[in-house]
Amino acid sequence: MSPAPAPPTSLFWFRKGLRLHDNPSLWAAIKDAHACYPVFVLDPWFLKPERVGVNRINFLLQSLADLRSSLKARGSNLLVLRGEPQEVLPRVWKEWQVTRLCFEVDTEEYAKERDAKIRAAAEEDGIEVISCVSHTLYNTEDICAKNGGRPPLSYKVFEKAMSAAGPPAAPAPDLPDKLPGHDPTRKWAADKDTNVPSLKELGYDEVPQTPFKGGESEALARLAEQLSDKAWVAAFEKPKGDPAAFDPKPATTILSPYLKFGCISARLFYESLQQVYKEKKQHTKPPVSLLGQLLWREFYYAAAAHTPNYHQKEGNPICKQIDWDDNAEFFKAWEECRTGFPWIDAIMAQLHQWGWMHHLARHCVACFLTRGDLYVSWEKGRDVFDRLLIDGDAAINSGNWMWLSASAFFYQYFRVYSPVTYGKKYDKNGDFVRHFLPVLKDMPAQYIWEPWKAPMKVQEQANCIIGKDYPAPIVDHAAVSKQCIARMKAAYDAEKAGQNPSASPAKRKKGAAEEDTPRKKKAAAAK
DNA sequence: CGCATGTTGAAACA
DNA sequence: TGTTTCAACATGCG
Repeated sequence: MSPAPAPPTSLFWFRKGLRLHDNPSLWAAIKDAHACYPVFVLDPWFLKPERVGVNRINFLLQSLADLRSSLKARGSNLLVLRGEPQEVLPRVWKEWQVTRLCFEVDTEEYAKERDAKIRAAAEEDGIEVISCVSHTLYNTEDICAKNGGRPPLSYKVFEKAMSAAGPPAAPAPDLPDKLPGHDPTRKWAADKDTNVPSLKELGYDEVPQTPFKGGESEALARLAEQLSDKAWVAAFEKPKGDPAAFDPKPATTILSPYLKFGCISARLFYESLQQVYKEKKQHTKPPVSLLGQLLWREFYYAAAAHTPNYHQKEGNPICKQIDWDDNAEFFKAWEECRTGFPWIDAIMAQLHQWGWMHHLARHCVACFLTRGDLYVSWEKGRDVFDRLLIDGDAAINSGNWMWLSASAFFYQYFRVYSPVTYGKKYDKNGDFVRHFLPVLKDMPAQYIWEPWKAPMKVQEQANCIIGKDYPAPIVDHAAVSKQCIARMKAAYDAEKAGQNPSASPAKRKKGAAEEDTPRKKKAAAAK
């Protein structure tokens, strides 16, 4: 036997997973370690104002600051390095004589490529690499394996794969109070500046307006607070939530941005929910329950990680090839809260200001931009959400956009959200609109959902002339939604025909000879 | 093949 | 408040 190896010097690379709790990769880094260097790399690939809005960047910086102070409290530190990971990491691992590199598994496209390169370079330098799954409840590969090697494309199938995979792993135990520090013979930093940067340093001039603050401490407090109302947790049903609720608080937990950055662990959330459900025997169930929301996240992560070209229409096997219009004016109006529909524009204003909207509100604006009214590609809307949302998460965002545009997962394209009545149903008085579109604050409730119908005298009294202070509607919803549905039908038919013309001749024959549709038969039978 | 189902529609009815 | 219909889809199961 060879003599016992020298205790390792570890480099721990934070990316997502900006937390100390439930962090198995960090456990691997500190195990028997002589020294451990936790770093975060400010990758210029991400950090561009045109790619990431100020609210999310600010959320990230707050999360880093919180992480840094938690690490310091345990005798460690967080070194925030500047540059491309492929360049920065090898430099510091040489400088610090690192023998072990640890990071959390990330299934995003860019991350997979980046991590493969880093892993190869590290192994080339004789460094041991350890990478654990802790961003999701499951390893997405396990879910696919339980579904014959393919990602589940419906919730039912996903549920089956999940139950075949068994319950998710328990959260990793809490870390020791004292973590290995730096090598005592050398300084913490190889770089001069390892502080959390300011927004200005990253090129952001805007002031973040989101009311939500990043960080693990904030996340744990929010989780505890949200789950303390056990009756509310047990009764939670997403489709029944109020998308217009915002004061004093929205209808959901707002844990999504914390899950996105890994400030909160999905497994801790899962475990905490199970505790509430154990106590409250009568509770809602997935997919609509609070637990269901967490499972949808897994659903999209599995689909994204194992579908080629998932983030685009072209070459994406699960995405319907729909002939979207390239209408730059419509798209700009939608993005800039100028559609003339207060419900749509107020939601988009909330996106700009808060970086967050209720899930159902996202449905409304996504449907409006794509199959409902403007017939603009979901990819365009996805990019806007991706930039502005504080919880912008690639897998979930693209997935939901495909869902809402009836490009994948969901196909009932004739179910179109009304940009007038949908919001009114929840917010009779229009308080949501008044708050996010102050130009309409004095518009009477009778007209606030359709201000173009207000008589000129009312517009004058409200200090809001339609067409001058606030735009007239850019489309006639009743007319364009009909056209959109017809185009969707044509796109579906074209796809069906192109896909496999001889797939089922019997079906084809029957369709041609249609006298009464199955639905009519059913209705007749019911009578 | 036939049928039920699909996290979250709207409008027109009763 | 619930049911039916509307431009009626896709998918999975037996």
